Amino acid sequence: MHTQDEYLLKDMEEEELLDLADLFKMSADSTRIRILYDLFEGEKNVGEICEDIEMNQSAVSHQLKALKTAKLVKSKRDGKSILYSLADDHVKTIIAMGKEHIEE
Amino acid sequence: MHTQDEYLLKDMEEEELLDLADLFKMSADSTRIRILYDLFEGEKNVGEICEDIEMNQSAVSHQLKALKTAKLVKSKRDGKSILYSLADDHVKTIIAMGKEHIEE
DNA sequence: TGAATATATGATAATATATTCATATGAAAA
DNA sequence: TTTTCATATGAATATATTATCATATATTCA
Repeated sequence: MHTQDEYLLKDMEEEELLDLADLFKMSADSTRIRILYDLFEGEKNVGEICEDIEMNQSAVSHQLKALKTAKLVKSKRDGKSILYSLADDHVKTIIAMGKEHIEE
Repeated sequence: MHTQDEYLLKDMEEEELLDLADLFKMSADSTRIRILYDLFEGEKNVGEICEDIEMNQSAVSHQLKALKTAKLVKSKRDGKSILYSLADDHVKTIIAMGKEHIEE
């Protein structure tokens, strides 16, 4: 393999590792994991999430933004509210894996 | 290991969520994820890990301790060295899931 | 249009976390 | 033993992250 290819491969792996760390960071905070877990039940607006996890609106909005930037949740407007939901099934799978691990 | 407000929570499910957050915290740091990824190749001593991930010995030892406390890696003595390895297959699966997610 | 409601955001302070440096420990070789 | 090598650890500093407060924005409804 050429030096350049090795460099590119290594570089790509590095970038992937950083992205991975960023992804796991999203599940690494108890507020965010509560939000994700809450959304397992389905689409919810910000107010509902706040009630469910007993956190104030600003904190929740800040974390929802982080989750959305990380593409773990998506949102759509519904009248006055914004509805949030899980972006895909990997989120559930990752959390399920984690649960399996700690349950041993 | 949990923070003060986390300690006040009583519910079993809540407790599980906290443990989950702690687990994911371990994969949420690029140094730690490099170490884990490095150990995908098999058992390695601290010096080898340091070389592989290009980090100094003290930083690596500190993170190895965190990973061991979280039961993501295990260690055993081998002469002068300490050999570290992944504690179980869930670690690989979790990271594989994460990779799948970001590769989409 | 203006008021009411739902959500987002910027700044700040509190807290948590990671890295570095110096040094300690512990096993093995001399 | 004493020395050397490999790893661990405590303290301090640097950095990142989070929750809160005040306020901004956007949508609906009177």
